[in-house]
Amino acid sequence: MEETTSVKQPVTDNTRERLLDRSEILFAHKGFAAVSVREITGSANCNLSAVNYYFGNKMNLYISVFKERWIPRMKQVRQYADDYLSSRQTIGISDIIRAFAKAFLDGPITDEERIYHFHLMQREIAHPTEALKMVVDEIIHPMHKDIRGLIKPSLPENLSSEKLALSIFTTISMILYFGFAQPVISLVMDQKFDPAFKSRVIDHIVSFAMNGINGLKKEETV
Amino acid sequence: MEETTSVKQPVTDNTRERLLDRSEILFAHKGFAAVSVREITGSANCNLSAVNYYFGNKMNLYISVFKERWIPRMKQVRQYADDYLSSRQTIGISDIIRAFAKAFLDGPITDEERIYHFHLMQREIAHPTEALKMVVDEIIHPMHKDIRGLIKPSLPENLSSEKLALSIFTTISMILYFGFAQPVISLVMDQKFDPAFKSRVIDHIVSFAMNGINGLKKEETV
DNA sequence: GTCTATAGCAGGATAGAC
DNA sequence: GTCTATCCTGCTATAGAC
Repeated sequence: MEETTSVKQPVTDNTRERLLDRSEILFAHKGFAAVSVREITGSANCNLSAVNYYFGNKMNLYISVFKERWIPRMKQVRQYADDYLSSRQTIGISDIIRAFAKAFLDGPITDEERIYHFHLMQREIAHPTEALKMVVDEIIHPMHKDIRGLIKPSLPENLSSEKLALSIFTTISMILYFGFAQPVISLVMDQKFDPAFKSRVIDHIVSFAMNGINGLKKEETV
Repeated sequence: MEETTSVKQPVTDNTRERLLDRSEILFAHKGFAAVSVREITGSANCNLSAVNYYFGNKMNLYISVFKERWIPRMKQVRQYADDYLSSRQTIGISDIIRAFAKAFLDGPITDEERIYHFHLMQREIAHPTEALKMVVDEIIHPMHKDIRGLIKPSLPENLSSEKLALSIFTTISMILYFGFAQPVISLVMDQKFDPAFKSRVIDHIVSFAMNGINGLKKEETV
């Protein structure tokens, strides 16, 4: 009842936190059905019945992973991009692209986090649960609208909003793909995803997308 | 023993074929672990033990889906792109991009097939089984090399092969994303994936990727 | 080649002691 | 809040009749 103000450790019981941490990785890696509660509690070093105690059932743990891990992480990524942009004097299209490419691929989250973060999302797209709608409504849709608002001033007034939206999706697709398909890319290119390569990838994405969007500008004014 | 040459129906027993057809859809939709043999045989309208009879066990059915459905379909898609290109007099970069964009998004396979085809692949990337190596070795790697060979003559000699490889991945990422993330795109853009929209998407991909690759050319010659 | 029956096991969830 | 013990369901795989 009485909250101590001890600084040492988080006050909240951390079995619950460990369950969220470990199950996120397992769900991302194998999918909801392929992970057993026994595996989760084993990995989180707690008792089998802890999942039911803290979350009621397995599905609710899964939903909670999105609410308490996935969405906050996306907000962190988003914040990184916003900070990057507000540190600039003037904001051009390439700054915006770089802000989001860096935020997603080289931002506040670790490489490991990034991979399971994307995998969770891909699984939801393939087989949506109620988590997908939550995530689209709370994160993806707003982010998309904000990016549109950022880019629009740099483009001709008469540019169709469909072309703009498609360009944003296209740019995001590149970013996500490099975050997601790393294993295949490494296999085909025979190239490890070390920091130097990652930085070249980000440069590549920025210039590729820039050229794409600028081309849009030309098309429209012709 | 004796094969009749009747034209009416495929000669081969078709319980096995139905199992492959139905299980591919189920595996793609829900993932290997989330689909039970009961569900598969129910969907294929055959007896529970048919999976074991024809494939030995559930995992071998899964592998067979890749061998006998996924890979042949990719070969079909690839053939479509090759046919498209060989029907042209001269082949520019935009023809090559269009050939593959059309092959993947508007080619010989149905929209439904395309979606579960991509989902199966995404699941393999997230949690590889022996199917992934088979698919990369037999299809993805060769296709990537062939595309590189097709595009190279249209680019400056001194272009680094890394930049070329990244551009190909980037272009493919756009194509795959529009094949895969249709549900999310539809949700965010409030736009159904009807044939007219799909054709605008293909045009968009071609011009976006063209501008990206041509920009590469300029960078290099500066 | 198709069926039923069942072995054998692993899963989620809960009750109740501590 | 953590533990053990247990219920019960549903799974894969196989044996053996037809």
